[in-house]
Amino acid sequence: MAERDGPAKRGRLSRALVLAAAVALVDREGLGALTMRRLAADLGVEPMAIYRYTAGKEALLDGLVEAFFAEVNERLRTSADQRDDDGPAWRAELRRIARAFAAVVHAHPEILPVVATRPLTVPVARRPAPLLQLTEHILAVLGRAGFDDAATLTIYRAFVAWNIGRLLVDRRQVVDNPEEPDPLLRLGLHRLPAAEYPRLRALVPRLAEYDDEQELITGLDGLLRGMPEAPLDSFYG
Amino acid sequence: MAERDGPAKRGRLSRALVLAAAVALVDREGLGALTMRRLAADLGVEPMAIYRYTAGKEALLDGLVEAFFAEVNERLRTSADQRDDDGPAWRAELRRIARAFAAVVHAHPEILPVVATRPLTVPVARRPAPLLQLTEHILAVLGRAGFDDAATLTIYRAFVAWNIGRLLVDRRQVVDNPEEPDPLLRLGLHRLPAAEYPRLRALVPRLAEYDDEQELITGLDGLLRGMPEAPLDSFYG
DNA sequence: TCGATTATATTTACCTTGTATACCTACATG
DNA sequence: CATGTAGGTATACAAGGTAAATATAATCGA
Repeated sequence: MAERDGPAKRGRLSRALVLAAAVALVDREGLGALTMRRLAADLGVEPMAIYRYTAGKEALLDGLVEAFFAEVNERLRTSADQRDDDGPAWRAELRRIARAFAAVVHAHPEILPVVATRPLTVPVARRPAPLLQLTEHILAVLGRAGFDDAATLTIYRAFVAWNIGRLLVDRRQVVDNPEEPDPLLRLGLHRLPAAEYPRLRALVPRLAEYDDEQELITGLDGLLRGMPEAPLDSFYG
Repeated sequence: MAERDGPAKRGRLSRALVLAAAVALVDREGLGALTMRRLAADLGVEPMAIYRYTAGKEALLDGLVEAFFAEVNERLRTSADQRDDDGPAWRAELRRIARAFAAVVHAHPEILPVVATRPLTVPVARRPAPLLQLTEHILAVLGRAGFDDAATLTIYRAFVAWNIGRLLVDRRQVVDNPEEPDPLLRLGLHRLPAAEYPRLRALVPRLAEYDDEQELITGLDGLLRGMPEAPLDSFYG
């Protein structure tokens, strides 16, 4: 099989193609659908062909992360950003990064769990290059703003934590039965004993009524204002 | 096989036993080791026996989450908490919860990825009871503090996001070669081209030198100070 | 007390998935 | 034109999840 499409039998694949197909597959059908066989079929190729471009399934997941951050970087490079000069420049830049990150998550929501959990268990030095580049950029921004090493790292960790946590929380809850007009029933709330969970029952219907970006940025600003001060900030702030 | 241990062949298992064994297994050998067959072996039972207490592998993972939050609740119930009366009571209580959460994560670090990603894709109403109880508790605390519904939910989301993100980030990076005395080599930094990642190279060796709890609590306070004000706060705060 | 019922665990078997290994083949290069 | 090799295929197996049928201990009605 797999005789269609590419005229040549050779050179059909490439790492970029494989990763793109993987991302597309995950976008369309979720992480669960990402199997070597399925991916191969999408590429019009036998399963083992993929192994020439990625060491295995694990490595393929790391490839998703790579593709993800490549897209974040790309977006940062091209986003002429709406003017946003509240506070010092470094904070504006972190906001810009947070927005880019969020935008890519919204473009590929299914990948988020991988992005959130996988890189953190991988030694820094072997994380995908695009992630390293982004990290370098953030550290450089903070360094230029005048923070010393300890402060830079503290802010960096807080920034990453907030973004990841925030985006995980933003994954709106899947709804039991989208058809049901009554929100109580639609959310499956009849299963929540009202006696035990009064506040929850009252609030859940409104849990999804909020502005992601608003809360992302507001929270980020709040968080960062609580961080150590940069020596130069008082002049520019 | 499986003739040892329990004298009776009947009633060896229970949901609690199964979950406890699953948690123990994951603690010892990581999520990857959690297979139905392995878990069955640990329990001295044939694989299919487990299916009477959990609907399948997915449900088993939800069971991990359930066990996790049961432990958080337990800890909250019994922790006579070190005096901690900075700011309003509701903030002190959120700090207490954050600490309990962090403590349980440290007790079961391998479970965190599951806790961080799984509940968020499950409809609220079918999340495990211990998680619902904790949620109810948080919402109640905020309600009693005088926040209206919108503010309560905003603070709730920020609180959850911060905790999850923070704890994910706290998973220290696995080290390439723990034996190596030179930190540069130990972290595999020789693989980081110094020209491209100057700041990263300089800072990575110190990336793990920080106090988790310190940053967790400090950040939380900063974050919450940026949140909407409760009407009554001015009286108590 | 004894047989029927039922809760509990086992047996068997099947399908999906990841991947090792050996192989084939088009192509560039000497 | 021979030939080495990168790129893709064929085959096969082990590990894992789980459906379905089966065996068996515990419980209970008579």
